[in-house]
Amino acid sequence: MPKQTFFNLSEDKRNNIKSVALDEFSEYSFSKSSINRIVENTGIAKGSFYQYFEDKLDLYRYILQCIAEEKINYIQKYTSELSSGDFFDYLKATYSSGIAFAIDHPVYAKIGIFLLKEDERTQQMIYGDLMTTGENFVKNMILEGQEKGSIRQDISADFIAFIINKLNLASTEYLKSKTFDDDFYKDYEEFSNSIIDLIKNGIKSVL
Amino acid sequence: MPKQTFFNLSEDKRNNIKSVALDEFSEYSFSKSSINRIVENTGIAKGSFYQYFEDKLDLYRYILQCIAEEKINYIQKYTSELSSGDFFDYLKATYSSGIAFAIDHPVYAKIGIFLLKEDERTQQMIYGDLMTTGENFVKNMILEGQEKGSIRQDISADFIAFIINKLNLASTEYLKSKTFDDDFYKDYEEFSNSIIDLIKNGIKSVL
DNA sequence: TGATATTATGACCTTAGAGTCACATGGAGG
DNA sequence: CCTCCATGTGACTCTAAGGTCATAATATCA
Repeated sequence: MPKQTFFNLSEDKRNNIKSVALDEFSEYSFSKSSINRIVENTGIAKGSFYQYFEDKLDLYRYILQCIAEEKINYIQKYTSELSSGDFFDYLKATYSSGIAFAIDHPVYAKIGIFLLKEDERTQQMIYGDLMTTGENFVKNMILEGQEKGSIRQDISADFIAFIINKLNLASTEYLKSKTFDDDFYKDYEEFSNSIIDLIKNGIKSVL
Repeated sequence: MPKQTFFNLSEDKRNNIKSVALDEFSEYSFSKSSINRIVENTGIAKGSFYQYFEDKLDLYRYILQCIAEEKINYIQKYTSELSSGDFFDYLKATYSSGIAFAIDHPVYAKIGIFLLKEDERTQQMIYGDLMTTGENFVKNMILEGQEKGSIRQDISADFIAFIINKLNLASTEYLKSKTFDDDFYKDYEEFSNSIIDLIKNGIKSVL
């Protein structure tokens, strides 16, 4: 957590630091990002930086936390409207809102991609235990779906959860390099339909 | 390319260097890998290293090339037996032989994962243009399949090729963390069947 | 205004990386 | 035995990183 000093700062200053940090972490992976650059771009002295944050990781975790809060709010707006309880409906809502979020916040998306591409050691360092809550959540939904019979049981839930998360990353990465008017997909709705369709018809029970 | 000096070396010395380099690059990404460590582990002097290679990238590219050659030979053994010309048969052969290769050569697999996780800048630096030959190859096969009607045409070939490559990476990464006797999959054949099945039933034409 | 607590500063430290270079070593041919 | 050239060497440079610290500036309040 940032030090109290950081929160005592004026909103302008805090926002400036956050904005510069976002730019830095969206351009460079955690290890390649540089406090020197951040300090230079904010215009604050290096010593000041260390009055605000314990170290580079402290700042990075704080930035991730800010993004996560925004994203959770964003996705909940979509998923809270659902009532069917169907796994695929829920997955699709999560997916398309996740993509919408990434499109709305390309800088956040880039940071997410960097994070998911980090090697194990670095990921472990960044979020000690509390990670994979997302993955576990998906896994539990899959297990439930398998019990109910809406998802085939001859593939391990573990593996499906893993694949779904990877596809999510892949989608974000793919979209990053595309503009929507130059390609097949007219909007992200259509795009997320495609991918959910791919998952669904690949893993649903054959009735 | 390594300098002539390197190829003048005794086979023992060359193999030693290659072996140490393989270990280094399978443990660290390109940027985190260290010539100092490599030099220390080989027992050669740092000056000698630069008699053999232009720089770190030169060594890295050489190692990748060695791996690629082995892998191509390996996969061709499987795919050359095929005669059906069916996209999915071919894909499955590529897939399962790719997985078999990764299991046979875990060190190579780790290097491959690191490589595919590099950011764009680094990837661009590593293999200037000649990259994505794999991806393009898959894409052309998909386009062909779409013309013939064996693959649905309402998803862009670009995207499918991208997804297939990502799934390939995901599989390798997933397998890395699993031992085969503690989990659902008894052998990699079954595993690659699952994933091809997932792709196939997701993208094949509904006849 | 003067005393005290908070914040700001940048020169400086340590560490580690890639890459260099003047010099040492050793074997092959005259 | 001596010369010559390929090979071997490690101390060295340069650069850039993260992080520290004594000191200066500023704000707070009596």
